[in-house]
Amino acid sequence: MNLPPLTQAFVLHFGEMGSRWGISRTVGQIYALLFLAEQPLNADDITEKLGFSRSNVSMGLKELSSWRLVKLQHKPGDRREYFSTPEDIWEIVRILAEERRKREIDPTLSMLRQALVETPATEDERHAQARMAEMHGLIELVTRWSEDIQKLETQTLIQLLEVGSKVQKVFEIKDRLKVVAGGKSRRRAKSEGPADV
Amino acid sequence: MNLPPLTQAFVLHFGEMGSRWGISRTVGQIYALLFLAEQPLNADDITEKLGFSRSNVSMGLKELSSWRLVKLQHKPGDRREYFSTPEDIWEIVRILAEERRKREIDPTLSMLRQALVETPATEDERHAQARMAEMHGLIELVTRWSEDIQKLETQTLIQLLEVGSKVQKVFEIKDRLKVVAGGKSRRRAKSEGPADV
DNA sequence: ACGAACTTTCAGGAATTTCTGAAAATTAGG
DNA sequence: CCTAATTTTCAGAAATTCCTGAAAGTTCGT
Repeated sequence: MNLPPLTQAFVLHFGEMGSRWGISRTVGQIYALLFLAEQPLNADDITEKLGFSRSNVSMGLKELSSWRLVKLQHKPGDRREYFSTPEDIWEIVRILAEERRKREIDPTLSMLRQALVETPATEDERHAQARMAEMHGLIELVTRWSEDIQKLETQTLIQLLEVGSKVQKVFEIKDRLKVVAGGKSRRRAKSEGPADV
Repeated sequence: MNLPPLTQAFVLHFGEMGSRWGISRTVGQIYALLFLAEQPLNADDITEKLGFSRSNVSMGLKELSSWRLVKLQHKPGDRREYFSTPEDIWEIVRILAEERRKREIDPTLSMLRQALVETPATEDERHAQARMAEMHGLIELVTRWSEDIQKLETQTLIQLLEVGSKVQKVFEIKDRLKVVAGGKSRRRAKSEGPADV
């Protein structure tokens, strides 16, 4: 490996992190390197800097492309392919969220939906189905929220994250106003117990 | 494997999903089984239902305990240990988020902080460091938001997720009011370009 | 349509992770 | 303390995943 120290620490760290996720150490390192690079890199640059085989780099880039995590571009007068990551780091988060939804959430939801239309044969299966219904509701809720949030511009999203749960206050005030005004006040759910999601 | 069909589909699915994440197929299956079970199960129950070795179940339960994903309890007059998952599925999400933060986010943040106090030797390293600063900012923002949100009661959290990005409207209205009133209107950041996170 | 430059594929070896059975350790009750 | 029930550990077998070199494939300029 042939990298300046700061870069090297980062690359190694994301290699390890990668292998905790579904991706291999190599793929993690390639991505980390591209993320830090000011200029797009070609496969030979990567091979040279990270010190594994050319074919491994090729496979890694292919996997990263399938995740839409790298952009491919060409330089005039150079036949080689150059790779880079999106400039806007929030864009990266968006892409990751979308791809994970496609690969993990959607299949899970469809498995759950399938299970929910079956008729449970025993008391055990009845309970299992109820549990799956809870999980289905949770996933749907979170997924909808996240799709919704993804549409926001980066700046708006940041604003929203910054206020965090303080938004809660707004609801409290809103509800109080409605009550005072004597309008159809929406009952605030307060009960504990299992969520009826 | 010795399970009713609905349960089996779910267990197999989470086995596969588990192996896409950092956990092994077996651990995923054990957790899925416990999640669906109405009553706490002991290690022999699990061995019998899933059909792998007793020692593997023991290791799996140990790993799940280290993630705080299973609760251990005892039945009177029975020496064996019984395992279950939290009733409230949102509690599970909270625990998962906390543990992942501890294992993945915190080490990453400390690596990044370390890198950010170094003095870059070259232009490349300067750029790499700037990229790391961006990532650091993003992670901090998201982590703070998520810690903040985790403190809410389950019901309030669900409410918040349900409104999703519609909250944005509240800000727009608030800002407009301030402008109309001629008060110190907080400038709404609108610029594109790299986020100064 | 040929050859050079570059990229991809893929069989199989290397490395890592997962799983098992046997043995050791722990614990509760007598 | 001893014993039997139960859980844990761990060395190595089995399975899986990762990586490489060699060969095949693609593409562009001439």
